[in-house]
Amino acid sequence: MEGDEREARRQKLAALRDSGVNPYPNDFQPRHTTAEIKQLFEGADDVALESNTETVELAGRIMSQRDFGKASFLHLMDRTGQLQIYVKRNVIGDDAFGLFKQMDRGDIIGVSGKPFHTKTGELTIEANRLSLLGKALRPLPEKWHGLTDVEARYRQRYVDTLANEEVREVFHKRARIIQALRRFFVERGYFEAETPIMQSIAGGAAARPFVTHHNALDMDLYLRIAPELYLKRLLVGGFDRVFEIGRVFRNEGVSTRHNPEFTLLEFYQAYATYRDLMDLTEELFVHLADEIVENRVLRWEGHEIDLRPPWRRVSIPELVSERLSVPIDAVLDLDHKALRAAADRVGGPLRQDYVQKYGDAAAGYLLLDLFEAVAEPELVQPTFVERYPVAVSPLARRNAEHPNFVDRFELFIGGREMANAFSELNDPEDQRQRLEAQLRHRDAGDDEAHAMDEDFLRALEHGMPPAAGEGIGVDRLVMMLTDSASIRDVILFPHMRVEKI
RNA sequence: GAGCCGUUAGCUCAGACGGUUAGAGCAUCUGCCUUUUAAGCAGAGGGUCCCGGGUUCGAGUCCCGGACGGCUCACCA
Repeated sequence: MEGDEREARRQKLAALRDSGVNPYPNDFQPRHTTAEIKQLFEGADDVALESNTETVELAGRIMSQRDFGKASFLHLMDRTGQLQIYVKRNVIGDDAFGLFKQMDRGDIIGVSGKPFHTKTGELTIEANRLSLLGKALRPLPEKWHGLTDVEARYRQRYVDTLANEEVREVFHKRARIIQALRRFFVERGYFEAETPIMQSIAGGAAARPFVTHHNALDMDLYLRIAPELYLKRLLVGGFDRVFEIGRVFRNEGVSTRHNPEFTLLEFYQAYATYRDLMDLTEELFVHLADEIVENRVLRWEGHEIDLRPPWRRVSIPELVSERLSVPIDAVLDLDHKALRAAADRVGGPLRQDYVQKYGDAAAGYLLLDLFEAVAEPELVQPTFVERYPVAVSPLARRNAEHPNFVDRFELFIGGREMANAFSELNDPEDQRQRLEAQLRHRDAGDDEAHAMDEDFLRALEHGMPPAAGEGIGVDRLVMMLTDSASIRDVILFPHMRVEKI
């Protein structure tokens, strides 16, 4: 048994076709958007509208309808908003009104007519011609509650964005954020690059990749987990400032903070250090807040986030030493026994055997996990966390003073990692040793350890300028700037299991 | 991957203890209605109660299994 509504609409469609009307023509060109019409006439007084002889022509979807038998009000939505249309039988004629009766909420129509104000003062177009441009066979969701079922909203985003204006606004903001990012870097002399998404070695991050296959070449390829190694090749190649905004893919779990494919911004600047990037990052976030939210203090998930610089800068050894009462020297020496004792006090997953998994690099991994367990969730206000263990940062420059650590920071806002940056390692021999260490971790069972990339090492041997680089998760940035709780609310078509339709 | 919660008309939601024929609003259909805006009035139709088993005289409701979703955790350096 079919749904009543679809059957009724199919019958109207058939009736239209029978009477020689094409229900899906493409012969109407709107000359105005609803926003343009409002701008032209909203302030005009009734006398001026009365003497106005110009007709406007607009097109859009019928979002609501109030029917009076021989007249009808409806709201038409186009890309710029909604405008009320008034249809009167004695104006458009009996035949046209008969066709109009076959139209429904959800249909796409073209209208030409004259603006006027209703009794309640709403700018309205009195239609003198009206044509169907696309018959909808399925009904729109309820006008009052819209579409709230989250599964339906994600799977049928086209209905979500039709029915829910706030959702459209979030994605408009997302587009503006990406445009602002691009402008920010282009204005500062960065070259915008497009590097391979299909890679034969998935490097630049610690993550498991998706695998695909090239038939003609009969070779497996990976979807990239980061553009890093290609952007650094461009530093070697003479592009001193380079950035890329693009999709990366990580074969991991799905959550409110993780989508298997997400958008990453990476940028690299020669002759700069990670410290320079702290300043640049503050500048960038303030710029985005000004442009998108028009306020440097944001609401995000009930927190007030104060983006006004300077932001707090702390180091991992400091935080862990303080929270877990481990002497700072023991932390800086990566004293495995002291860190192990602290980890046992914290308990939970930290009880696992790091030595078996990471060998002599165990203390570095353990320290990072300690930091994440005790300090990360508390970092609500923007905080630069620096001084990462060298073992967990195979592509970062060693700190001159503390060679167990690298010149790296991560930015945390709202308890989430928002950015990751470091001074780049440009010593090809050190880089080779670090990647070899990663291979040992891989052999020991760490399937997220970094892969060897001989061409990348060859590039470094040509000489890479000293540089600093940073990656920013664009989806999380959009979440923050739109006060969204789930990454699925800022990705148009988030990943879902297959649905039986 | 684990725990908790959810899935009832196109949409938004009710359905005590297991008890006749599963309800409401919007939407749809019919009639009336030419300044309404959650238009109004009168009437009508619309259900694989997510799927499959089971218990029971009887299951939307209880039990088991599964699908999909949400949240939390794990994973995500």
